[in-house]
Amino acid sequence: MKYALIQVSVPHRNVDRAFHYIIPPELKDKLTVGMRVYVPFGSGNRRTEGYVLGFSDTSEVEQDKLKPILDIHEEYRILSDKRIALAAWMSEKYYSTFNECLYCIAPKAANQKMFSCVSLNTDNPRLEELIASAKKRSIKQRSVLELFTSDREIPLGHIKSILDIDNAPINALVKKGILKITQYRTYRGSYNGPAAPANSKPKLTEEQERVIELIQSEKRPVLLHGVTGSGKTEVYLRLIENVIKQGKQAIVLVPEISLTPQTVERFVSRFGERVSLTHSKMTEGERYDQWTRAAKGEIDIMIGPRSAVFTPFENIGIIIIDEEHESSYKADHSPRYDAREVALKLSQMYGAKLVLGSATPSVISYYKTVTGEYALAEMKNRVNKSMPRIDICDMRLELANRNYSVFSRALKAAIADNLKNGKQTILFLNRRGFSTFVSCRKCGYVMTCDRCNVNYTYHRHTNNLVCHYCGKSIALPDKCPQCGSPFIKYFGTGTEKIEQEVIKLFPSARVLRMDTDTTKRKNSHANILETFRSGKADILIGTQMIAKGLDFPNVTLVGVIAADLSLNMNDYRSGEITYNLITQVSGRAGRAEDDGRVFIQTYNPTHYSIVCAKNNDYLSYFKEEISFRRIMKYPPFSNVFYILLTSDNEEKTINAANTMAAILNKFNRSKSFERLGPAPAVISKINNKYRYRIIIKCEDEERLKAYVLYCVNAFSSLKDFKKVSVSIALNPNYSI
DNA sequence: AGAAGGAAAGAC
DNA sequence: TCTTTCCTTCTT
Repeated sequence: MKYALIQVSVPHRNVDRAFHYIIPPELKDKLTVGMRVYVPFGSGNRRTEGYVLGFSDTSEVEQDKLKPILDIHEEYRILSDKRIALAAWMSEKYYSTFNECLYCIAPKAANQKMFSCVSLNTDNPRLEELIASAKKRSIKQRSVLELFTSDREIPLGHIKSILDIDNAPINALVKKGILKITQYRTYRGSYNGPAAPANSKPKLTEEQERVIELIQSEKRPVLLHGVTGSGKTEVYLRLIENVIKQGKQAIVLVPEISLTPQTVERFVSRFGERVSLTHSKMTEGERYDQWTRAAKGEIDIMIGPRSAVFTPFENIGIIIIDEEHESSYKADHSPRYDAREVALKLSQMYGAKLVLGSATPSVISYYKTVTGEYALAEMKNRVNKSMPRIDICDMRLELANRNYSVFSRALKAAIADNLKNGKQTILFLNRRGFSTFVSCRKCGYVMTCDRCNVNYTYHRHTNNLVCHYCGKSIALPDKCPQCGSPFIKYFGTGTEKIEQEVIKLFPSARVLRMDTDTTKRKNSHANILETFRSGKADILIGTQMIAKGLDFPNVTLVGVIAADLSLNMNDYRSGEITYNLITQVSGRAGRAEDDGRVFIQTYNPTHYSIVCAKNNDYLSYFKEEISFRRIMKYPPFSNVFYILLTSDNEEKTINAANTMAAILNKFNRSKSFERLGPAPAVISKINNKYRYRIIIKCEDEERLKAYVLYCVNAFSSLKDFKKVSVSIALNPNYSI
């Protein structure tokens, strides 16, 4: 073959295709499909990374345009045929460029990190003799040599730190031919936590055994619906064990938040060094190294968030997605892939098992068990435990009884009780800061961010007004900027306010607060949790980040301060999000011997999400939710495409949105696409950019995609709106 | 993306 | 007529 088809790694639609390159003679035997190469690209012949996608004997391109490949990047193949097919599928499914998809599948190559090991140069026939001279002459060289036996190899760094010496004595010994230095590749980011304790496997419950049996005999993907604390992790471990026995590999996806040392240790103690993990805080080099270990077959199990679904195992036996309802499995940047869908695709390509586990399955996934696309496995009991008792606090009654505090009488009494008994309490409120809006008592002026259409949140700790959208922060004014009145009032409650109230009501309690504001510094996250775990605090107040995954045996009380926050989000998923949050946060209570209690404060005590969460009745909740979705034509019964138009000029943005609507109208002759809007986005201005949105609904995902992409393209070719940016998202996590 | 070439608009 | 800026085209 004379030519190679090279996909250049340039992130632009215009060049998102294969280009012909001449194969130089020295690469003829080495080059294979899927290899990473360097090619000269563009008029400046910039050295550009690319992938070999195929070969050809002929080329339509004029001869004088063809250039030869410069060299190959690694000596081995980076992309298997299946991975190339996966990239093609993703680029079609998620309307993103092939390059963006390749970038997910193969991380950017980083330099290899090497380290030096020192050993005796046993090839030297005069070794003994040389050692004896050297030992006499130099004290330092002697101390170095005393570390060595004939077959011992010691890292250079170790010698230096043990003996507290410089390079010089070692280099001198190398020069004399006594020692030799060998370079080894080290893998950055390998797990080096506590050594794996010999872990005896717990005896499985009847329920666990039944579920494992079911999953292994089932051909379809399995949705594992198990209540919090029912022992899903042990099920995963057993399934993986069986897969490893067959010489296959396993991928475990977890939300970033549950990538705690606890979870990882559990896997490491069962499987040892064959486990690796990735997470978002890893550097490029660490990620590349762990990816390489997987590609080389040095590990069998990868644990990580969404991106870990692309671990380059070529013999995948099982993919497990824990907490499958989590929104973080959906990417919020292009390619906007859904790790659950990618996992399903991979499981089909590799003949691997797919298991989705959750205590609160997403409506979409559970519905698939109704249609028969997925099999359902259920675990209804906590291991050796009963579920916590949940009480609903009707905050309307509290008001009627002149209780204006943020705590209902029942919750307040329970906290006092818990403190007396030396037990720990978790208070959950999904809003940080002190108060959500600040206004003048005299003229009613509300402090708002001048860059965004958003009220400032008051942060008492810093005495600042902070915009939670653009991050702008200003000092709290001492008088009203409009009328000059000194009387300023704070409305709405955030975690800071709860902290203040708790300290006021229970002065002896030791209180911790955990939200974005208290976890900005490195390790502060782990430090707060460790303080709480060790019993140095009685009450933990926090946002989302304390709702999930935490396992503290001494926590027996959980309070949900305002369940209505998520309920009143004005989003079709609000019911689902509320049910999930309440169930998850309730699951933090009573995980050890003592029974747990949960109080849910709400002004909507009869809402199905709250009532079903209280009764731990997923099925009733699901029935309500799915009938609402069916009537309102929301997913899974239709697909929702969001089109967001932004620019720094409001009038221009409105014009653009109206023009877009007209185009959408024009190509909707069959009337099969339902349009909502244009309308201002939920936050109509962020960072001085005006935002308008249009929503398009249709049952058929493929047709909807084709239609919207066609219309957006037509819009983008208009010269009048060059400065208006358009972003589109299919079934996104959050409404815009 | 990034560079090059060309048309349109501005400077004297 | 020369310079600057914007816009389109092209990359093998």
